[in-house]
Amino acid sequence: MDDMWLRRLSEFIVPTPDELAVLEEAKSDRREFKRNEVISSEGSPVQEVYFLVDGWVEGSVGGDFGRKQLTKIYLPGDFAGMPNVAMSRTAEHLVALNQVTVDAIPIDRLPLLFEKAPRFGCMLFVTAQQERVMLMDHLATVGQLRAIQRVASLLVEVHGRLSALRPEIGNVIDWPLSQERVAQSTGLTSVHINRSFGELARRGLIAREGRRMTLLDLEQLAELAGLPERHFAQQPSWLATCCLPREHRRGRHADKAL
Amino acid sequence: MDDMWLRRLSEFIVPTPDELAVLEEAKSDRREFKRNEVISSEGSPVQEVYFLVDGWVEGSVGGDFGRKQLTKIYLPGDFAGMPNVAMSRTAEHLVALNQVTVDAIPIDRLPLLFEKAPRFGCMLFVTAQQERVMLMDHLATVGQLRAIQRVASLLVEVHGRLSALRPEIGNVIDWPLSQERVAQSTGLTSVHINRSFGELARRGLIAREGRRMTLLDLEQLAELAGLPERHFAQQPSWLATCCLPREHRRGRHADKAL
DNA sequence: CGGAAATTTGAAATCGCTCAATGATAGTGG
DNA sequence: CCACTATCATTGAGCGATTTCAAATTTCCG
Repeated sequence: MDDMWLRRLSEFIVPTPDELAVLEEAKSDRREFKRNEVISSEGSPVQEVYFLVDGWVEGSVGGDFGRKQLTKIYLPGDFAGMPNVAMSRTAEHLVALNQVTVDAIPIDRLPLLFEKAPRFGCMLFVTAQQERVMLMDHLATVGQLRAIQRVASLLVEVHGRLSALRPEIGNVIDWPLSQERVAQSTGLTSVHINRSFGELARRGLIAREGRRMTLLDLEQLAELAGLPERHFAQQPSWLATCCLPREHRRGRHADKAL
Repeated sequence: MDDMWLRRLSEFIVPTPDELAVLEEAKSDRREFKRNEVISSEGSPVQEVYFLVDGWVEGSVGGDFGRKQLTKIYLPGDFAGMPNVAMSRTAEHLVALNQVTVDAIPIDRLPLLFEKAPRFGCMLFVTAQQERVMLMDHLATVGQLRAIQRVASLLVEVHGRLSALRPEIGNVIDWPLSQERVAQSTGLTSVHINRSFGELARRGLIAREGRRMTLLDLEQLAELAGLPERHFAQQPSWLATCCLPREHRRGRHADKAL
């Protein structure tokens, strides 16, 4: 299963071979990172974005001055560093959480992507809005919930995205986040995260053996978190025919897929 | 000053008359709302997005189940409800904070916009990424800062965006948010917001007379908030030539403006 | 095997919450 | 224009969830 990322990429539209070729064309090179290596540093000039092929990446802000806030856990198929396209200096700090493979995309090749595969560009727009919704939910979690609910919320969210990529994992996650990082994501202290994990285990909702995390009662965890359960638009009709390149219009439609 | 919104719309590219015409074409109708009126309701089917012409609008999630989190304060020139394009059911709840004028844009006309004004569509993509950065900063504020810092942060952020629209306001804001709403934005209680406002006033950083809020020491407020001070890309060169419609390519370039 | 990083646990401090009551303000209809 | 009423702002007292500080233990990695 090496094309895990394709599932995520196909969430809103199934890319045509042409569109995938354009994406390939936009990429400059493939890079590997080890756990804790910095992929892109907050404050540096904005030069590229990254397509995550394999591994987990954390996005964060505020590491420079004061405390660090984890804003996103990127999984295979996600584009990391995209928020930086609106900035003159990098806002989102990217660090590998385990062994990571990314394809770098120079930022000045993005127009190419929009020009040669407009429907794909359109899809990137919708994906950006989806990321906003996820960020809004993350904000609601940190702003409105108790500690234990925030932790449950994070577990359920990551597990949901992960099992969309690899349904066969079941309830087990190879969890690469230190408790310190979970704290930075939830707006709590690592000490309190430790106690919260303990409480969840005591309640029989999770089990931990080293790096291995098992969600014993997914339903109860979700209920505890009190998440809204989002339904993202699947292959929306208005997007399927959006931004088709003119040369494609004359021939067969590019959105025949699915 | 009725075209306040144009300043915001011109942040990344100055739209050409053609592009503005396409935007007008996408709009269906203009609507007025009074304070506290609901513009778009969480959970309803996604049908339109809104271009905010005048007034303030709050975006929120979680009003349905449990506690409400304010995710964004929209000001003139902002597109509200955009995150919903990724959803099958509305995620972002929109409420007028004062007398509001919006132009509704049916969601199925968005492709039109991307097709007929690709550069403008490109700009919408960048704007979405900018919103992500602002959301990330909001999250960092709620997750990492003390109560008084969160309040200061909100004041500074809104003032900054407001004075980009109307520099002549100086340090005075006609503040339409109840303390309850400030609480929902900062992840605190209205009681504690009240005490925080009191503390800020006692320190001589703000003054309040009814709805009128004066930021007496903007610099100290910003320092208290400890904000990163974001520099958004101004008229980035890669965007200026992005996604020009093919018919424009043959003639004069559409990005001559600025 | 050694050293650094991460986890775990306890005790005390505190920031912000809850509950509750009073005062001010603004919108509404007579 | 004023009385009426609901919403909003303000203040106090006590409580509690989470933090802070500190130390012991375990795990991970070279």
